[in-house]
Amino acid sequence: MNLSSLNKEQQQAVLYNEGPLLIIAGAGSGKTRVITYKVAYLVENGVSPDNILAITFTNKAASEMKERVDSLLGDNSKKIFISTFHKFCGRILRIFIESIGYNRNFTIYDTDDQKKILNKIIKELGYDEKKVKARAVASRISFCKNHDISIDEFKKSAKSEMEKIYARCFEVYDKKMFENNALDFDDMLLLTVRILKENEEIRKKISSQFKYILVDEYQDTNMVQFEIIKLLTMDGNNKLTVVGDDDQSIYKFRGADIRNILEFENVFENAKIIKLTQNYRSTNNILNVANSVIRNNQGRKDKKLWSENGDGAKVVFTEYEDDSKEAYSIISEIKRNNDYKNTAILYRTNAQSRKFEEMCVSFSVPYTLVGGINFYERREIKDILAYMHILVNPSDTNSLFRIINVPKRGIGESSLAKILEYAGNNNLMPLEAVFNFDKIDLSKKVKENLKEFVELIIDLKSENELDNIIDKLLKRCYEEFLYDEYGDEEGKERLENIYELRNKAITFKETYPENDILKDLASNLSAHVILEDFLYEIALISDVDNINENEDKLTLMSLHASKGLEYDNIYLTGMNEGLFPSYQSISSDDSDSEVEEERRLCYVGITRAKKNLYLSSARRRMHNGSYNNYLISRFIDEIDDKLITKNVLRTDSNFFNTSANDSFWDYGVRKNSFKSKSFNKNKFIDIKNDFYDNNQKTVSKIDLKKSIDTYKTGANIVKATTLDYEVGDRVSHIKFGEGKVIKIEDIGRDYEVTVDFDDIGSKTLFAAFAKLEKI
DNA sequence: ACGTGGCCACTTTTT
DNA sequence: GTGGCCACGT
Repeated sequence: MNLSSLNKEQQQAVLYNEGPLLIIAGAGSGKTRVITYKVAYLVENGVSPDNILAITFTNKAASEMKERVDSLLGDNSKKIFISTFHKFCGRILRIFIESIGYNRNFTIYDTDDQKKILNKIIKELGYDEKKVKARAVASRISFCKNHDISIDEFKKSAKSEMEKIYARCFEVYDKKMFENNALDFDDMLLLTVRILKENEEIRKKISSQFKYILVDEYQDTNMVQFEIIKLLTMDGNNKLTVVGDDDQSIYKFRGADIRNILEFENVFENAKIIKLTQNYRSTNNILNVANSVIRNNQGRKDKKLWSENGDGAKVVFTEYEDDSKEAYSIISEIKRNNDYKNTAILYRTNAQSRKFEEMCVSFSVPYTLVGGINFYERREIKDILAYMHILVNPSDTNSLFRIINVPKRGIGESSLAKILEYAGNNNLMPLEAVFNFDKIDLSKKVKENLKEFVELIIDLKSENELDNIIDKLLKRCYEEFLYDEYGDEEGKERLENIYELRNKAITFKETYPENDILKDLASNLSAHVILEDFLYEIALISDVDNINENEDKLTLMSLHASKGLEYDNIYLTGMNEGLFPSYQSISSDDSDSEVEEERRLCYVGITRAKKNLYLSSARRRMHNGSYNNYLISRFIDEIDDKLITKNVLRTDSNFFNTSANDSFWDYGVRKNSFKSKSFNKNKFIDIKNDFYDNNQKTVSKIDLKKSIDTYKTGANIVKATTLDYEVGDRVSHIKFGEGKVIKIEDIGRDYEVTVDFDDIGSKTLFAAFAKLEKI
């Protein structure tokens, strides 16, 4: 294998084979390249592909790695087990979970299902739902599971009344999950540890299968994942390589423990550490900005990224008056530059995507939204999946209750109670009780409907092809239900979603069975094995998995989702105190360390950019229907002024409060921040450069087009009566540098100016936006 | 049983 | 601005 395309450190990382290896890989330092080469190198030097386990953070990263290994090795790559932690654990559980008393056909519950169950529990236990929040309980449960704290331990440590309530909910929750034969995401990891711990034979089997283990994004592993790695490598016969960057640890809220990477060398004896600091992704201007932000963090492994890519364009920061202008300006610029595929807009919270989406629609800019409402969280999709779940897991009462009355079968609370009572008295699962509807005291109509339901389930169960199950379900009742429920337009839309699911099912069927060494270890899988595997696949799909970089579309996503990705042009938006860093982090008891996590997130965002980085903030932002004021993010202040072009609003303009009552959102949340003056509506319309009028506090979806027209025709952009440059003049632009005007066209609301820039060539700009200056 | 209107809380980040 | 939940009417 030719390693000459790798630098010295990268080569060293590929070749090192003595013991545990930690590769500290800065952003863009080619770590995926190193892992891929390492895997390929191992295989070329006689390691059997099915002895290699590579763990990535997302399915997308896994399939990318598969592709790259494939291009180096060809068919040999198929046998390498490349997957996410959860998928890997899913596989193990699928085969070995019966050793700890669960059924092999378990269902994976997502956060939504989890919340539903918890709300039910809170009600059942007689607590006030307003005081005991399902969210809070869920996060406490997750915390315990991620830190390997058992219910008993939690109970003992619970001091306050609230803690005791949480503990009680936790207990009932786990019992319910067990009854449903269901696991949540955290269970998947935790139960894997349990199996490995309690069953030496199984542990040995798996650990001797995977002689080489590679873990990517190691900085975001939690304690339980760490435990899994340790259990699999404790015999000393396994070669472990982990790759990570402590500066990119951004999942503490999910239990990720940065100490896993910081203390790697203490835990794994004789560990070797190799640092990769040469960056191949970004320009030096971008890297310097990244470095100047991240150096404000304490307790990190010191390193400084550098590159040979030249300085490149200067990083630009722009402050806008409000979030609408931020979105308008950015989307119109993206439209002009017409390079959607290589451009991404990043933000701290998913709620911020909305404004950008609306602008994209208005400007006809094609976009992909990552995250937010997941495809698989849509109601119709969840319904179809619930039907599929009860086919393979009859204990899955949560899914049964979801669809027993969808479509409407006249089965309400009282009928359900009777069914449950019957089930309890006869020691049956609720689904079994439904099958015995004839023996239950129910009205004639309900019995008839249940008969139909039972026949439907039996019919679906007899069907082996994934797509046929969906087709049958649609035909027998669900399609009609969609149109009845949502009307022609929305019904069709939702039906389309189901067809998309059907397509995924077909693709899954066609690529099945994939080579899977763990499956070989299994002896007798059930008849519905494809359906089961399909459902596991779907449960573990994440948002970023759906990004398709071949489409010429602008990408909108949260900073978290952007990890591991790269784009030529990055718009890092919403750089405001209280938003980024978040209010929660600033006001937390542990503010210092939480702000450090936010700073790492900022670092991740900055280092996504290859060529151009645009940072932006807004003075006023819409929050829950009213405006709040914000200060510029501290992260902007941390950037060395020499590294960045700042376009900041005049400090005296436009700083007032439109919110009726003071909430924490009202002051830009930097400590000791000022309180803003109260808002005077009449004053509002006097302000130029604003496209709201006094009757229109917010821009609704419907009014948006009109607003933009108003905006274009004069409420905001002021078309110059004359331009102070003409064709042939030399002009300068804040971002593109100097160039020569080659064309000026009057398009009514503004002038379109074409400039041949010295550095980047010809570009057409709106005069009112470009603010060109004659030199 | 089921639809509807009004009230409320809500926004970090995700496998 | 929005979705979830409750009370009430059919």
